[in-house]
Amino acid sequence: MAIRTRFAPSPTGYMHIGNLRTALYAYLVAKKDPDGVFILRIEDTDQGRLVEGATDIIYETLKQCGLKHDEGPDVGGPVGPYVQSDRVKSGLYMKYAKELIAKGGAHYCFCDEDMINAQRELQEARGESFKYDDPCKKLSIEECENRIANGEKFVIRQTIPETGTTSFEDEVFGKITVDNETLDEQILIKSDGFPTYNFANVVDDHLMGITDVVRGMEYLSSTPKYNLIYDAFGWDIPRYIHCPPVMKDEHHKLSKRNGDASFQDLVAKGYLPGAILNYIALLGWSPEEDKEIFTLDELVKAFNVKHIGKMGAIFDPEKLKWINGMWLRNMDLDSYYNLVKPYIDEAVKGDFDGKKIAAILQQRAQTLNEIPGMLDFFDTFPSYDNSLYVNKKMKTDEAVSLESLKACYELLESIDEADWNQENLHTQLLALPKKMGRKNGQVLFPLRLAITGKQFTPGGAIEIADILGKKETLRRLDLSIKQLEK
RNA sequence: GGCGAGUUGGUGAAGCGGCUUAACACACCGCCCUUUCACGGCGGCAUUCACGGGUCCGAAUCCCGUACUCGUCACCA
Repeated sequence: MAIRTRFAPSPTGYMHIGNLRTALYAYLVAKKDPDGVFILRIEDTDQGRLVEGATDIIYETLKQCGLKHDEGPDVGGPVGPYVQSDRVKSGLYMKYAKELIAKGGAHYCFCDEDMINAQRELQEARGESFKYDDPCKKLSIEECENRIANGEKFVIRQTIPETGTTSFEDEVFGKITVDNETLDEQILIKSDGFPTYNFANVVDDHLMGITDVVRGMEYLSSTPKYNLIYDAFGWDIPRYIHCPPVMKDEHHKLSKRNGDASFQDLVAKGYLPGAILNYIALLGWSPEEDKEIFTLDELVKAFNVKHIGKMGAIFDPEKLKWINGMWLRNMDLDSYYNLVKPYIDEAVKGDFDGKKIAAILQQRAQTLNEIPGMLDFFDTFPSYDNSLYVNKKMKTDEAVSLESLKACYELLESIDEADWNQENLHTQLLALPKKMGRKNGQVLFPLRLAITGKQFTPGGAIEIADILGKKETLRRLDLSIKQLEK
């Protein structure tokens, strides 16, 4: 049987990293099977938490990431509708809830909240954990139906066996067993007629033929309750893959409330969707081969549920940066230029060859957003301090630098505008230190500084002189020599 | 508090009873290369796997206990 997985977010705002990783894993589990199907289902049964536009963010994010769903609200499919509120309209959950009542897996409850809260406070005051002992369990179905016919408000609760244990096998955590008496009789259908997540989820997963349930491990403790529902219906229990959380630090999950980065924040900060996906795949999962840079397709091939870890993984922006840098460097120059052109244009208004700038940038920039700041010296020649010429490693000081710069000026001035290209500059400039009896660094390091005014630049003196052009290079060089002579 | 789960360097992690004097990667620190930074190359960075017992010829790996962390106990998902 082909594997079917689903990503079932509730549209409550932005897509956070932990969620996205769950979607990724669900996708990978499905696509590992050539016939596997990845489904998007929107869980909007909590009408109070709906956020405008949230579903669009979900579609957009999945699209940017290449996590293409085979079935979903926007693309349709054989087991729709794919939005839970649409499913509610068909009366489907109520129908199944009644069936469950008939099978003994659930019961009507007419208790009001005050009563329940009173009981809760009592139990908590006694230091016990709260477990609602529902008097309505004793009511006969006929009596319940009469009361409902009379317009009484009701909910439907799950009926849990008082004794025994329930176990299940999780692909990540192994076998888990709990005593039934610790399970509470959760509400399945709310008084507004909507199903709770707990119920809708089970019914939908079954109706949609989900074979592998991939979700966060916060559901680990409620899974036995879901299994009791599957059993009461006589349905097959899916395979479970509970994923540990993505953490901000040792104690806190990444969360929207703390203002932690969402997928779109990261994209806005200059990270590539593919690199983000690559990185989060590695948070909680490790490949068998000794490799860390993966495209989505490569992840599909390499992915293996057995290598999902059990511990929450701390999100490390540094490593993301490194991976993003690797992605950037792995691009061919044309695509790279295409990608970074807007960032170059933002910083460089002057008439310089953007593609040459891209070429020197590619080996250095790790994120797109740091690009403009790296290029500011092209348009405006910054003021800088002569002390920068003193560099122990390069064996330079102000005197050596001045001598070098003068020699450079003389040489560069003699080069014809038509011969001003990187190759020629390279041959000519590299001959200079030899002639002067200096090390390359003693000549080229001051030169780079003299024409950029910056300690660090993308690219060396030759590449930058080439891009700046003869006129501008000589102008800056002249200014720097004068500054040094003072 | 009950129940469930987890605990290998600053971080992600490999490891599944002997091949581990604990891979690999990020970060960090040296060195080399080099026209700077970066890239690339080389080396350093856990005598030790939360702690305490036990099993075993042998344990990070199995068992028990303790500690700590997380999750859950909603008409939220």
